[in-house]
Amino acid sequence: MPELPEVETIVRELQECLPGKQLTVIEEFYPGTVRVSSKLPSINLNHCVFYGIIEEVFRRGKYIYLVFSSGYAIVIHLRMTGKLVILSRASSIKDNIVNNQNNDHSYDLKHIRATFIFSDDTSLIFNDPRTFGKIDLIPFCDLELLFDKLGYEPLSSEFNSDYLGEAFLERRISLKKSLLNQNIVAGIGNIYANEILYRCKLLPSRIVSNLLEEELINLVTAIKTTLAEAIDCNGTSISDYRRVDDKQGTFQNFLQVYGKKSCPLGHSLSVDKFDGRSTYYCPVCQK
DNA sequence: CCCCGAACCTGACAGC
DNA sequence: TGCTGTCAGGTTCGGG
Repeated sequence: MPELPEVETIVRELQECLPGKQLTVIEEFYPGTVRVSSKLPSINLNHCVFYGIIEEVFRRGKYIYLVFSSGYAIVIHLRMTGKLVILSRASSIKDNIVNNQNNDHSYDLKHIRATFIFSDDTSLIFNDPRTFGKIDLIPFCDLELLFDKLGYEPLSSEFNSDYLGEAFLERRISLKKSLLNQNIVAGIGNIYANEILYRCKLLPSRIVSNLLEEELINLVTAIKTTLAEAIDCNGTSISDYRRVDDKQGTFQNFLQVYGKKSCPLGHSLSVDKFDGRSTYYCPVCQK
């Protein structure tokens, strides 16, 4: 579900309330959700452990990072349907989950896969119907390894047409596939890939090594403006995505092609499978 | 290097 | 109403 703008929105909200909190317990309700690095043998999810103080919360690509004073980090990936919700009175929440009750809560307890309990009796709930989302506990020194696997941040100055030209050199892959490749650029998913390609008037099937300099520049501009506008809208809420406070983003009101029948100029859109993903494009506007 | 399909899951929705 | 099939915003793996 969530792509860069949605994850960025969530991270900004977490930055408001998480730093300074002391994590005391991590509970896992769906096996395999929380994975502890083999380099952290001292951490046992079955016991109450002092995990330290949250010093920093940030985003890289679609990953959310919580950095702790005790020298390790938690990496969260929401995948398709993951959601994070901050709740007060953590102790009563836990009882409800264990008893599978849904007393006064508007959210669905049955999809809670893990909870982080803090010393002030608040908690961060990880809710994920499809169970694809993952939470990793790693030593802080391993963060760099994860960063190295990701391409540049699309909104950074390093991400420009020179970089893309280099990355696309002699690559015989389609433009659509390249935008979804997190090693090339980090954070773009299927919805924004469709929107970006419509905005820069390029067909998803274009082979990246054949792009002209001008097309690369237009592509980079479309990537940056689309993502920035979506962040300003707090993301796109199509079905599952909600912000930490359960409010919705509003960028779905500005989508031009994803899920549409025709483009803003009235041409019928084509829907093809690219890389196994629904791809909406305008055969008239996009070249 | 590149492509494709499968796998991980549940829920929503269309059609009969 | 209820069954069945299809689809869903992500990532990783193996095989060709």
